[in-house]
Amino acid sequence: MESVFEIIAEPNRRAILSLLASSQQSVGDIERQLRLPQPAVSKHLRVLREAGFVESTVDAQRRLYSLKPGPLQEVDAWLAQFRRFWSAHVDALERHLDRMDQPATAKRKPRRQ
Amino acid sequence: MESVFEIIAEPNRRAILSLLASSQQSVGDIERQLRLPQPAVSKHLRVLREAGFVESTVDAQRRLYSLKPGPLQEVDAWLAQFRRFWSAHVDALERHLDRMDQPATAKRKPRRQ
DNA sequence: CACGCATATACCCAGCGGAGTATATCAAGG
DNA sequence: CCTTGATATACTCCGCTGGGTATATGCGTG
Repeated sequence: MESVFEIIAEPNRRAILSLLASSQQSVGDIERQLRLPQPAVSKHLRVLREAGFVESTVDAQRRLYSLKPGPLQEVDAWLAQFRRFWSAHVDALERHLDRMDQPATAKRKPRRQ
Repeated sequence: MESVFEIIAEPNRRAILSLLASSQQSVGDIERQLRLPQPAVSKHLRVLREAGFVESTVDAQRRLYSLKPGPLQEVDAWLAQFRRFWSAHVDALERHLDRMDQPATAKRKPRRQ
């Protein structure tokens, strides 16, 4: 379970990360939204925490989990070697992703090599 | 093995993709560069091919494998939801580092929310 | 201080995936 | 055709990981 790729291979863990992308959540919140048994949630969170994907702050009996950017950036960095390749093949989708990538107010500016 | 994430979770498959990012390769080429038994290479290539990561063209007895962009773009698209997040947190990281820079300025009380 | 809620941990079990080995396919060339 | 080289497939085995269940820990409250 060393690599970040193995960690995001698990669908429930990806779901947890997506939940946390909007805002921080307690274990109970995640448990309810994903309809996953609480020990499973805790176990996934432990994996994510130890890999640096998330961190927790204590709020009385609850633990609030929030995202940490590092490991996901690592994935992004690995993907970089392929961007050149696929932009040569499918320009339209690339532009599409760029648009989703940027807030509406941002001006168009090449962000990838 | 449905999802693209499970497929790139395997280190040797990522290595194969990286090799193909530079140029197309035969099975034997990959086998030699990765020092992996040939059946293992063929099996990984089969997985990658069926998931649309690669395609093969016939060159006499050899099969030349080359990259296809689709699935990797899918990963990129999933990552998109976090880009906004981690660029926003560069600031937080800087503030954090700034604090750690300063020589022990008394103990910090735990923050409340 | 005892109880209850929120979370973490321990343990077992079943399924899957990757390596290894052996074998099949198929093309080129003598 | 028969052989050799290149690749694919079949099959077994083993380890790891995720879910389920039970239990521990920890904190706030009456």
